[in-house]
Amino acid sequence: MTTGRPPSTTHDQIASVALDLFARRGFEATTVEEIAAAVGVGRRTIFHYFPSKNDMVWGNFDWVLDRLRTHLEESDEETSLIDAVRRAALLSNRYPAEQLPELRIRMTLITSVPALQAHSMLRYAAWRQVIAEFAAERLGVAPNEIAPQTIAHAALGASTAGFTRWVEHPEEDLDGCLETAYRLLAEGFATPAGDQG
Amino acid sequence: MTTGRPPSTTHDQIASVALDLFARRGFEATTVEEIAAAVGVGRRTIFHYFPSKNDMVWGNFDWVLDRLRTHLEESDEETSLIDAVRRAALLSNRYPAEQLPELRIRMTLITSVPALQAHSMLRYAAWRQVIAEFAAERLGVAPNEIAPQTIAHAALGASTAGFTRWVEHPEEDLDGCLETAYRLLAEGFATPAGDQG
DNA sequence: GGTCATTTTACACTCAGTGCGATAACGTTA
DNA sequence: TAACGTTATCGCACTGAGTGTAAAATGACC
Repeated sequence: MTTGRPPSTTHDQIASVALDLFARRGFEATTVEEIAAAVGVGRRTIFHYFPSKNDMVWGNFDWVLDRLRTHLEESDEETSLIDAVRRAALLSNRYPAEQLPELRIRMTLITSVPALQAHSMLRYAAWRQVIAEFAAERLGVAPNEIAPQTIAHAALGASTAGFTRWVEHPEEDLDGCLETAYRLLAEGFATPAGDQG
Repeated sequence: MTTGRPPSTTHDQIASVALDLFARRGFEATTVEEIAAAVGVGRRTIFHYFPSKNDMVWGNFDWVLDRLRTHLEESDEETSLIDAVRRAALLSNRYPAEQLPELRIRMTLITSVPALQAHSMLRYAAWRQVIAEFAAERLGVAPNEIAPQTIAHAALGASTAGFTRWVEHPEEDLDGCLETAYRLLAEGFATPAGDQG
């Protein structure tokens, strides 16, 4: 692939510039035209790299899905379904410390901007699909059956609740927030009134 | 309310006309201008009744929320949290038979059109809030704590999985689909029939 | 008829997203 | 050097959702 006009920007560069503008001026207040200008490229080019403005806030989400899948596959056959899911969810959300600030900015936007909250539904459908496929294999049914689907939805709920907690409480760590949420799930909400991590 | 110009249409009429057009021509292919023309009203008037095209697909969702809240409040103090939530979710989704076809059309749109899938996130936030407030009172913590939030997210996941199942399997009944999903939740995904019913 | 309250509506606008076609920038080949 | 193929960029024109505003319509009441 050495022929043709060389690209004048990259996926990552646009995402980085956009995230910066979103964080400083707000998501809605930032137009695609402004992002294009900041990158030094035409507006039309932006849409060549991203299908929508919403998609710019997700980093490399496919990479997260890959990690999730990998961790699920390496799970012990004797581990219970919920424990396997919990473990994979936690491990796939381990980040080097230097990436956490950017992750926090992204998740803050996603959990607070209505347009992004809504759009997250579409992104998380892929996440649920990974869980559903794993659960389906464990249970010996099709991924679109109600059991795998419910497990996938509930697991996503736990992850979402954990992430939201982390976004709103910068002093706590992400792993702990997710751990707490998944524990509640595993216990069927049979939580003693005193304990609420 | 006897003074001023009388309204030339109603919330319900617009919703009904819109739903019909969506079902026949598709959601994306139907423009707001077409809906306005079908109702016999200006385009601008439509946006006086609905904040967005997406919102037209939901019927009286506030009414569902009220029913959910009512059923939660009337729950026995001795009933476990998850059982109270399950019972309220099931009861608030009982519809007279003649309303089911329209409900199915709505839910089919919501679960299949990407823009509506995304938008549902915003509507369901209110649903989760009702659950979270109930769970919070039961647990003696604030509604935005992780336990009520996780429970709310997971319950929504069960409802969503149940509804999706019902949409894709017209021969099954809604109550049964929801029941199955909530049972999985209550048992912490433990497949064998467990202790807690 | 005149006033008041409320709804409807036209107009003009912003912005996201799309389709299309022209053009720019590169490597290769003659 | 010049022509050519390839790919990216970009401008232009368009659709369609949603908004702000101010005017006009409509009915009730005096």
